[in-house]
Amino acid sequence: MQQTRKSRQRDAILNNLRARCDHPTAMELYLSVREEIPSLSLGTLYRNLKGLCDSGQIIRLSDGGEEHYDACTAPHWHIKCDCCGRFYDLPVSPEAVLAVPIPEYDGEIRDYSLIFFGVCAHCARTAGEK
Amino acid sequence: MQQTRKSRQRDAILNNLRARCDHPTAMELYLSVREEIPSLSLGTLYRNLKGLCDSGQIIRLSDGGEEHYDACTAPHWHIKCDCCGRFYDLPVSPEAVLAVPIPEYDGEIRDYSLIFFGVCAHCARTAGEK
DNA sequence: TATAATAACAGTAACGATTATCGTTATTGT
DNA sequence: ACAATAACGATAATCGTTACTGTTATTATA
Repeated sequence: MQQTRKSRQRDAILNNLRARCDHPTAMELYLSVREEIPSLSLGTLYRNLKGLCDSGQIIRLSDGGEEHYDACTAPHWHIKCDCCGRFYDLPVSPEAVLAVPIPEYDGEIRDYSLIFFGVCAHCARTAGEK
Repeated sequence: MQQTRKSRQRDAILNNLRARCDHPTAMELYLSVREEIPSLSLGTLYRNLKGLCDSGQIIRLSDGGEEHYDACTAPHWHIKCDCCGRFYDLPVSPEAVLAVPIPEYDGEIRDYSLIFFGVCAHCARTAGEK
């Protein structure tokens, strides 16, 4: 009694996301996957993104507005550019990851999200700041 | 030539938020401020929340779905409960804040947001996990 | 203190990202 | 092959937030 059947759509979505180094929004991903499967429905994309998040195969990045998605589940941090709004990976050493102090808390801490804000290299060169 | 006039509504919103120790959503704050100013419009609330964020008087907490707001601008971290969705303060020592390593990045890093996830003390006692 | 300019308001419509519904298609165990 | 049903495409609904519009209230100046 299997719960998750294979689907060409889900495979295409996951493979597309894994092949990218950016962190696309749902719409960016939708437009990209549609080049391979033009009939792909937006509802199908969202349904699969939710399932992939729930099963831990992808990560959702939130900072107000649209969500961004990342197929890299290894621990790493992100920077969000104040100018262009894009997310970039911050390659972090294992020592740095371990350096984040886990606070004392009368509950259970399981995970964390660390997002830096600033100006990405591209925007810094191009226009200057906000 | 003044740009920001005083308004009873904005004062009430900011004072209400400052008097709370939770981190309410816009709607929670709206319902609360309406007890003092029943005529308060939702548009007015959002307009002022945006202005207060832009001027750095309050902070917006994002994790998908609704935004939460916090009138404490001193550096501190948060935990979001996987069960009830609420945000709680994590009192952090100055040493811990300094311990967060700022990564090397070919751009400009200005700020960061650190959100822990887990089960809050209340949910841990009450129901168990998700 | 009255007056004029306009920031801010209340009320409401519009927007946009996401989710839900529904009839159809495709996967999978028998 | 066949039946059961997960997943799909298409589209409607949801809901948090923003934009618009006519009115009210603040503030600088007379």
